[in-house]
Amino acid sequence: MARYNAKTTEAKWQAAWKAARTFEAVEDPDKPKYYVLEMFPYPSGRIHMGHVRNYAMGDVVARYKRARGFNVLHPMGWDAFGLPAENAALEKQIHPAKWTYENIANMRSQLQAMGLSLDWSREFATCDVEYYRHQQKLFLDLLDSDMAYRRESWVNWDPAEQTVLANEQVIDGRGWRSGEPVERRQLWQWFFRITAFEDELLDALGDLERWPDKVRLMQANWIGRSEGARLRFAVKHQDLEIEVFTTRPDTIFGASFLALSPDHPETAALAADNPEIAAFVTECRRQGTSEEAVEKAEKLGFDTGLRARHPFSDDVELPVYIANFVLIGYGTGAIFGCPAHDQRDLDFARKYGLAVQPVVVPKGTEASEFAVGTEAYTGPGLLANSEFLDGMSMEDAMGEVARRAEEGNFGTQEVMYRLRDWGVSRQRYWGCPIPVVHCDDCGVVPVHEADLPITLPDDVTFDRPGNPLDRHPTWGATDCPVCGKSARRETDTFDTFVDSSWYFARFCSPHADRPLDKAAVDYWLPVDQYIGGVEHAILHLLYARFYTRAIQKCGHLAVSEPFAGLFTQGMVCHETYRDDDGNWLEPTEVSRNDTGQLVRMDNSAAVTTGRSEKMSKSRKNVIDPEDIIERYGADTARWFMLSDSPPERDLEWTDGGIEGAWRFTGRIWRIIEEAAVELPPPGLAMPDHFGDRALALRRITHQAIAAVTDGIERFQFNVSVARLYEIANALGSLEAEDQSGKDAAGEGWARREAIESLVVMIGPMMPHLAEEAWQALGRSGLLADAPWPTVDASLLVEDIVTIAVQLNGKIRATLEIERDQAEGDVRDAALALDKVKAAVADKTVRRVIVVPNRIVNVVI
RNA sequence: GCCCCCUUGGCGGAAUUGGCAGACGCACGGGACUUAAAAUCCCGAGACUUAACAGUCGUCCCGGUUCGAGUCCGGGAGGGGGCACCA
Repeated sequence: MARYNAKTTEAKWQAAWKAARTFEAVEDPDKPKYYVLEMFPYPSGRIHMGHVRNYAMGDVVARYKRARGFNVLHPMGWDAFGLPAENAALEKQIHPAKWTYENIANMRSQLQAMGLSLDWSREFATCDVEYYRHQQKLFLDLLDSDMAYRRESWVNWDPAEQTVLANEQVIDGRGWRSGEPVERRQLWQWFFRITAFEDELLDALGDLERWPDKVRLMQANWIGRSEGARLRFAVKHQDLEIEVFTTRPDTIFGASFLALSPDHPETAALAADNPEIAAFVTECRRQGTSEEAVEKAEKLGFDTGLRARHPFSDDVELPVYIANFVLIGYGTGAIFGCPAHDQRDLDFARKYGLAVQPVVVPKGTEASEFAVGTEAYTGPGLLANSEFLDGMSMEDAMGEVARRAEEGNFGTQEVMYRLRDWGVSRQRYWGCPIPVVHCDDCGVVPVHEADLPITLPDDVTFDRPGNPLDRHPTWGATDCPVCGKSARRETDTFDTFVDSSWYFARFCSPHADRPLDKAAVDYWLPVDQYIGGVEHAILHLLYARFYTRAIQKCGHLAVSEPFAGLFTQGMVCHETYRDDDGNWLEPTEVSRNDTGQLVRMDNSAAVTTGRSEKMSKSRKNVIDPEDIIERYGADTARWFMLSDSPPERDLEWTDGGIEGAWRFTGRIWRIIEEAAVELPPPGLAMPDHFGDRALALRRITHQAIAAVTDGIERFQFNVSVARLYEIANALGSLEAEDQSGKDAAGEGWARREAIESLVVMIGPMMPHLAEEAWQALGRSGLLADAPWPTVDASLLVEDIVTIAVQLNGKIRATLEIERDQAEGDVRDAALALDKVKAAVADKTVRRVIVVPNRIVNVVI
């Protein structure tokens, strides 16, 4: 009996699939299509366990759907532009293109070693000119239909590196690499008009039934629709009005101040003649641009000296502050503060000694007895201290304030969104060039379509700060497409989220000479099942939803929602290790010494174990999939990824877990080898009769088929795995029993049925082992082309059911009875049980609840 | 700060969605095979009480709804994630 050799077997079947072009998809109008897609990877150089988990799941779906008769599209490519390539260029003096394509080559072979059912003929990288030339064409179309535009916007600017920093690259107000204080700067940037679709993007979430509720909620919150009012406040002794947006117009009589954003135009005007204000604004701009930084920062304000008139009572005047917590990007960039009913406003009011007047009091509380201390009251209640609003509900008061404001022409009811337009400009080299030209006479002009692609220059250096495209000696020089005079190319490149906003569509026709081939796209889209990390729940998925609508308007495709089904998988985690000097250590760098203590392998220094966290290079708690595949094979790695942990939750990597998976592959192989010699040949007609043992096995088999199928359909692969263990256990114990006379009772046939079902069902999870087993069982053709087993529903139900019998809700006995008995009979049988009779004794039975085939509850 | 998620044996988790809590796996203990080990196979196991039969408790905590709650409702604790230039 040959031991199963994962390495040679896996290579053998990978070659067989490739030779047969098994996974190359062709449009076929006669078959139902199914498009499975996992979020394509960034080519960092090596695959990590997160990829293995993601692609193992996708492959289960893809292979399962194939077996169910679908025409499956399952492509793979590379999200290949982005910062890491430039960082590598900076640190390792290697060109981003070279680095990226070398990484792709390496990762491709790693993915191929996983034995995924991918159509490699459709592979592309977003940094391929053949991809981004079409992206440039799409951009020209967006520009044409006014869905792209330019405006000034704020960025984090690192003066030392001469570059824009991401929020995560700003640490305590300083650049992550330079350590220099970061400035906030305004820059002219390109934007996509995602806000034109905000209502549609929000409303359509309701139709995305196969998306997790969690993700839909996150997107809804992100879009952040809120109803409120826009109110204008006149400033006393000035020819000036300040417009605010509020979601709580009902609290207008509780207003005690107005606050302007430091970036508000009026603030700038004030700062121009007041150095103190200018200094305050500069101070505010030290804090980061992220919402988190703004919200967490200590509330700071500067009294401008301006006083605004309360719109409903002339004798009330409101001081106008500039406050660091007012965002310019939301609403009007100015607010009225009602400290009693908003925590931020309250913190601010306490700090600057402003009035705190409650105007909403809980029902049943006297207004005179209701006071606000250190916590704002944001709960429900009735209006008080509010003149004509007194006694109204909050809802009525909001309507009344808006009505009166409209009447008095100083405000309107309004719906506001948190969503902002999508800034797509990046001042970087390694991205898709934005195909426009800056002409002194004609302004910003799109490049002629015939002049596409605008390719990146190869001869760039990263030895100096700033964008290499800006300082390239010749690349930027061109002629204006309109007037022909010399002009300059746009040096901004696209955000990589643009690349990933249509790649799924390009996969339908990856070699088309237009961005999308309509026939192919109409056949394959939408993606039926999209799988990836929850970290993309908002941005990538929202941008892709928007972009699909935007290019739909330009006539490139027919669908408006790109992903009909979405699954977000959990992360892969591992314990973390640090030595006493605080250095992170890789799992391979630590071991247990004689006393069982964790120590560094090189110098025996003590190591402390930290909590399990997402595998990451920075914490060094990574297990390299290549090592695992080398040692155990891809099937074992895939099996472990699918076992135990529910796919949406985090998976804890353990040595024990992978060992267990490895043992199981060996066990399957032993079952197959032992069975192969004694089973009847494949394809025999089903016998007319089965003995008890054969019938019992068939029941197990068909119950397992039903459960495994259900598990895959519901994305509970861990449950499917458990059921596969059960059928393997059943076959194992059958092995041990006496087998004489089995053929007469149809046992051989039932055993073949069980084993073949097991093999077909592990196929999506451990495809190489399954192919090898299929062959060993005497089957011809590829298992990858074999149909999924069908369930005989009559074998799912047992004739005798065990019913739990409760007394006052506590289980006291069980009852074996034929299934589907009349309720009265079940009730009588339960009451006739000794235990029940003893408990009831002379008491009266008040009630008996019978749940068919499940439970009887006797209430006494 | 705001928003979201999670919490079941020593561990990962299951529970047909309100009906026998702990399937399946890991780790552990005992046994078989072996000269021995590895591998493999078999058996055991939530906690507490008991010699045993058996009983009590038990799904983060407190309360509620219900004949019946891991599951529904209210309140609380702990852990984690996201917050617009990482991808």
